[in-house]
Amino acid sequence: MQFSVRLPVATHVLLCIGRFQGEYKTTSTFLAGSVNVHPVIIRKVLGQLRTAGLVEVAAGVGGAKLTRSPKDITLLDVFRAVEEDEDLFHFQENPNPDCPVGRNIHRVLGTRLERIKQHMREDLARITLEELLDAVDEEPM
Amino acid sequence: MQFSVRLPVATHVLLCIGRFQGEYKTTSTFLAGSVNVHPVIIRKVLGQLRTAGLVEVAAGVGGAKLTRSPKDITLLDVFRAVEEDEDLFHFQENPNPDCPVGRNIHRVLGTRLERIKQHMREDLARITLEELLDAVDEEPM
DNA sequence: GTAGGTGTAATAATATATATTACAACGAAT
DNA sequence: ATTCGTTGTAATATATATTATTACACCTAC
Repeated sequence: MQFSVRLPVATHVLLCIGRFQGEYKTTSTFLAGSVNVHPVIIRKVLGQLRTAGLVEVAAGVGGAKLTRSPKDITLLDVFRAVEEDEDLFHFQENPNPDCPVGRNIHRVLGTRLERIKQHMREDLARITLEELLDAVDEEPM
Repeated sequence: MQFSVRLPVATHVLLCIGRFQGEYKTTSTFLAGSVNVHPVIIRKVLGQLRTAGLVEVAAGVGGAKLTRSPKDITLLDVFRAVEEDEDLFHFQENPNPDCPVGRNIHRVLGTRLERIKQHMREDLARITLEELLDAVDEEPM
C-alpha cells in the first residue's frame, strides 16, 4: 500500500520548472518528456499546483512558472496540492458498539495514527524545493 | 490516498484477543463480530499475524492467542505483518535520463521520502499493544 | 486565421481492496 | 467413527482508485 505517484510527479514538475525557467518554455509536453507520462497528466497536476497557488500557467501561449522562490515551497505544499487531506489509515466504518474494543478503537487508534501523519507533514514541511534543486545539480559520479 | 484498512483491522483483532483471551474463545466469527467484517477477512489477517509470529491459532478447535506479552508487541510489528515493505511513495518508472532532473529525481527524492517512512516506522514502534489495551479500558464518559 | 498551447471531460485499461461463497482438512466430544 | 464447529485457502465478484489516452473547445501571439 502506498501513496500515488502524484507527489513525486508534481515535485518533478516543479523541479523542472525551477530548473529550466527562462531557459526553456516549460509546456506540458516539455515536462511530460522529462517525467515520461502523458501531457494530460502533467496538465492535471499543473492544474492542482495552480489551484494551490504554487505556479502560474500562461493560457494560450503556454508554459508554467513558479509563483515564489524555491526556498519558500516545501514538499508539504506540494503534498497538500495533490493529495486529499484524509486520514493516513482507513478505518473500518462500523465496529461493534457493544464490544469495549469496538466502541473505542477509533478513538484509541485514530488519535495515535493522526499523530504519525502529523509527523509526516512536519517532515515534508522541512524539505524545500531549493534543497532539491541543489541536490539535483550535485550529480553523482 | 491512504493505507488500507488492514493495520487498523489487525490491531483491532489483536486488541480483542488480548482483551478477551481466557474469557471467550476468540474465533474468526467472534472477532468478525467486533470488527464488523467478514470472518474470512479475519482469517486472512490472522494468517498474516501468525506468519509474523504474533499469534497462534488453534487448528480445528479454533481460537487465537497472543504469543507474547502485549507490551512486547508494537504497531510496527503489526504493520510489518500486514503491509508490504515497499516505498511509501510510488515513483514514475522511467524518467528521461537525458534530463538532469529526470536522471536524478529518484536519488534525490527517494532518499528523502525513505527517511520519512523510517520516521513513520519509529513512531509505530513506540506504540505498544499494552498501551492500546489500557487506553481501550479508559472509556470516555 | 493559424499554430501551438491549455483545461477539462469522457473513456478505457489496470491495479488494488474488500466481500462472499465454497470446500477440504482439522481437532474435540460423544 | 461420526458429527460439529472451526481454520486455511482458492475462486470469484464488486467497488474504487489510478493512470493513459483521445477529443475538443478555448486562448494568445504572430
